[in-house]
Order: sequence, then C-alpha cells, then structure tokens
Amino acid sequence: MPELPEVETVRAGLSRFLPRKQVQDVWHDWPKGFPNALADVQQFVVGAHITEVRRRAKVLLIDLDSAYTLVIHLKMTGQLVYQAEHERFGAGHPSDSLVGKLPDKSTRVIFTFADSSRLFFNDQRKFGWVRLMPTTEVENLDFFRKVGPEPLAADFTPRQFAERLMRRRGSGIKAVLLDQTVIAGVGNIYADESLWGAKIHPLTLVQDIPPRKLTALYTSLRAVLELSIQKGGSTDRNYVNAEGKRGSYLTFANVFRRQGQPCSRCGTTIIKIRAAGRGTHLCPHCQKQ
DNA sequence: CACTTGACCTGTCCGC
DNA sequence: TGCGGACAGGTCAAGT
Repeated sequence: MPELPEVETVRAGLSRFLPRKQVQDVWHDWPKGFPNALADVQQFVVGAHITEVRRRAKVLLIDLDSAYTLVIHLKMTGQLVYQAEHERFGAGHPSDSLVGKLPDKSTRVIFTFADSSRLFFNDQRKFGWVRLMPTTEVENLDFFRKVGPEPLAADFTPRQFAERLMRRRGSGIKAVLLDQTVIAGVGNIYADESLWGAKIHPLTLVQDIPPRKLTALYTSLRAVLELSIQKGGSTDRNYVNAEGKRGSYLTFANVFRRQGQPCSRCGTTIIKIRAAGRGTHLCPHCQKQ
C-alpha cells in the first residue's frame, strides 16, 4: 500500500526529525525482516549519526555518517513513526496519531537516539524489511539497477514514458504500470486512479493505446501522484506518516475502493475486476476496452 | 524470454 | 457464535 506518495510523505517527515540524530541503541525481533549480523549493526549503526533520508521508488534510504545506509521497504503494511522523548508518556497525544501508543504488537524494530527520541518500524504482515549496507553499494542492488525512472522527476518526459511503456507491448496497461522496471513507484491505487483519469481500460494492451491517450496517462499519473503527496498519501487501513498520522488522498479518489458508487464524471456505477492479479477499479462507461 | 502464479504474513470480513 | 476461507497488495522466485 505504501506507494510513491506514501513513501515520499514518510521521507519528508523523517527528514524533518532524523538528520544529526545519533543512534544509541537498535532493538529488533524478526531477524528475517532485519537480517544483518548483530555485530555489523553494533559497529556501523550504534554510535553513528544520521546524515540524510532519501527515497528511490518505494524504498527509503537512511544514510549514516559511518558510510553505511539503512535500506527500508514498507511493502504493504510497514510504518516508520518518529516519537520524540517528551511524547513518550501520558495523555495529550492527538487521538488521530500513533505517537504515544508505540511500541505495539506489530513493532519490529526500534531505533533509540542519544536524545531519547525513537524511531519505530512497525509491520503487521512482516513483508517489509530493513537492511544495512555500505552506502556506495546501494545503487548496485539488483532492484536499483533495474528500477525505472521516477515519474515526478523534472526531466521525465511524455516521450520517455511512452517509450518505456512500449517495451511491454504485449501486456495490459495496468500490469505495465505496476512493473517497477518500467516506471518507479506506482502501485495498485495510483495505477487505477491514473487510468480512470486518462479514460483507459486497465486490460487494454499497451500497443493498442493511441498516442494522445498515452500523453493523457502521463499527465494523469503525475497529477494523481502530486495530489496524493499534497494530501499526505492514501490510508486504507495501515498507512501512517512519520508522525503516526493517516493520509487523506482516498477522500479524493475516483475509483479505488469505490465499486458500487457512481462515477464522478458520468454517474455510471464503478465496478471492480481482476487485472494483473490485483483488485482493479474502473468506470465501465468512461474506460471502454 | 515474457508473462503469470505462488509465496511471504497477519488481520479482517463474509457466509454458513 | 465459531470457523473456514477469501482477500488485502509489493516484490521476488518459480512455473508455464
């Protein structure tokens, strides 16, 4: 569920809090979710200072001044929540935030900093992970070598978008949008929303989409991602930002989880089908195959 | 080789 | 009310 806008929202929040913090302690259960040897964590994380928080695709990168980086993927139900020391105890926490309620039963990793503030990695379904590696090796990870361009990058053009989509000419457009090696950061929510915006049926084969509709999809995808970042991302169940608060984009969604409701453009009832193995939402009138 | 399906997990919801 | 099964969806590995 955390897709580009959600991960970007977490990144923005963490970069307000984390730079210059010194790590004092790292606790974790669930070795599969943080597979590094304890000795390496002790040597390269404990005592180190955080220098920067970055994002690439749906992956968060927390750089340390030990020349190591914590690489974090939230997958579907991961959360990264920062809690300042004074927020730990007692009442007074906003009821719409997880802050003050952590750790809880889905807490997998806790970073404690020298000023007693803490960073919690929560993950109900344990699909997410944290791993430590030298900063210079991050770009050599298989995932980063193959991942496509950032759709919101200033130099990402409609032409580039169309060319990359056409590499997968035999496939349905939804499957292609979800393919991280084509375009980075798009998941189920924004695939559905951007296709509705461009009036394209999710199962349409890429080579059957006219150029003008590809341009519309480029525009629609960028608009949807930008609006979602502005709204703090989408919260269906689990997602929260670095302050433990939910995002409000789904209030503005046109099709995602809106099956049975009228299309905001034409009034036709939104339906849910299966495409690329995922629940897929569309307006059968606006998005003809 | 390109595409699809299953595995990884847990919690929730639905029908019987 | 209890219980089994479907479902949620990001990514990799395995299968077709």
